[in-house]
Amino acid sequence: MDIVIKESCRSCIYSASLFEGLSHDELDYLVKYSSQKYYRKGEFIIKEGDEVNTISFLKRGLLKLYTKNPEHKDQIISIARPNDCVGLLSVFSSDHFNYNLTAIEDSVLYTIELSAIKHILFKNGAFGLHLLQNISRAADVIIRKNIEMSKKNICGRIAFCLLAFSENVYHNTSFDLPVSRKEIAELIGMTTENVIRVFSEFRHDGIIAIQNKTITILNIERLKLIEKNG
Amino acid sequence: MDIVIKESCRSCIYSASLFEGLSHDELDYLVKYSSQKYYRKGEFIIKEGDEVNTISFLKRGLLKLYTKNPEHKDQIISIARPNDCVGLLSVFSSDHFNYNLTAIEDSVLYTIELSAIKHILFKNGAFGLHLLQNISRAADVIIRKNIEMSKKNICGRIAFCLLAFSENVYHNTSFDLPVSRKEIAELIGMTTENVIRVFSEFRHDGIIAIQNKTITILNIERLKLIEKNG
DNA sequence: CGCGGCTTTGATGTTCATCAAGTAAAGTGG
DNA sequence: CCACTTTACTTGATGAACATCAAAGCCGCG
Repeated sequence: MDIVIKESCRSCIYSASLFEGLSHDELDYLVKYSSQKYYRKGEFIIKEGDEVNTISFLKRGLLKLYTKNPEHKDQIISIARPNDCVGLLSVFSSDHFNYNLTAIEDSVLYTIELSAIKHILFKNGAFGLHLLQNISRAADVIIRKNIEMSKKNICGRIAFCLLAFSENVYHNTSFDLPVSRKEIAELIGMTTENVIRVFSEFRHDGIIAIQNKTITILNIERLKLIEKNG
Repeated sequence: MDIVIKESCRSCIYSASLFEGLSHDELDYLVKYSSQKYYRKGEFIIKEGDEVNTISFLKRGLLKLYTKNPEHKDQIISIARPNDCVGLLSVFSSDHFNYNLTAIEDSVLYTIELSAIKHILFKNGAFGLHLLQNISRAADVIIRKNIEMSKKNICGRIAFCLLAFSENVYHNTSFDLPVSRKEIAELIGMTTENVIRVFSEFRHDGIIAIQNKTITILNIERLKLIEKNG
């Protein structure tokens, strides 16, 4: 069984864009220090303050990256999709994670010892550049998303969310929301009540259909218009 | 004169924390590909879309990093202080800058050819790690500031700004605002009118004194309270 | 001088948070 | 399996925070 998992890790690391350009020896070295972990929906993966000694990337599933504030209110920073490197930001900036990471769907993570990554990094400058590019891009995406969001009103933000799930995550106009209304509120920085109100409004206007957690986008053009103007 | 500038670059690069741990040979190599530039208040340094082929850091002055949106409204992402590396995010994530950079005070920048940085990076893995840490931290600071800001109301945001200028930039309770009211609005994501209203409110409450661009913080405890609770 | 941009204040309106209250769903212990 | 508790979802009413619009004074600049 262990061998099967290692084989799976191997093919995963071999195919990961992050490790493009590494030699077979280097890749095999990384495989030696990597493992595969399964998480159930709702399970904690990383808690704020945890020590940073691995680098992970998501093979299957969906994760939320978020901070907790004094009054029990979470703030979701980003949602990680398959093939995303997770916690890439904290990895090099601090000894301890600044964020929480929780599975919002059953997920599979590949985890590589940070020491092994650093070992390769010291020997291979091109790999350093590659890591730099990945981290810069990941940060860019988060910062850009924040800027985009802060310009939109609540309708625009929800349209943005729905389109992101539909187009970037599920590749389908109909999908099961992996998050609660409350979590959507935490993601877009509004209250749960208003998220629900806008959902209802979109439903009344025939833009989406809602059946519990299942959302179907009926009028994608209008939704895109709302995202753009809102 | 050229030699004087090069000498100045030299001491600057030698003392920059970003280049800690490099050998004298490596440092001298960087100096060879570096130059010093002066910018007057209001001058453009980088425009969105410019090609990325240098890495710069601020020796003296103050810069604003911002995006432009369709309707002429700018959004300030961060303000760079002396010793900050500027545009560190775009440098590795893209061939072209995603942001604009303008001097908001007379400024001096040291600029190093990106090719020279990469040359060192390929040979020295420890330098790669160092760069990774710097970029991660820079991104962390911006993301964290965004999160902090989004939780605050307008009074809290302005208190935050005033305290940041006082404590982190000018190290004095009295200072000349380097930015217009409009730019503060762009920085905190509110309207110019409301920024002015809060300034007036703070003045009426004896928290600050205003004389054109000169701000004096009279009651720092209350300002800190407003920043915390607002 | 006059124009445009920055600053200031007031009046008005919109957007969104908060509070309240009720229904539905999901987990918990006997 | 059922009563019980908790959590998620939904809608309405109210109020606070903030944007928008309008008008006027100020300042620098061609």
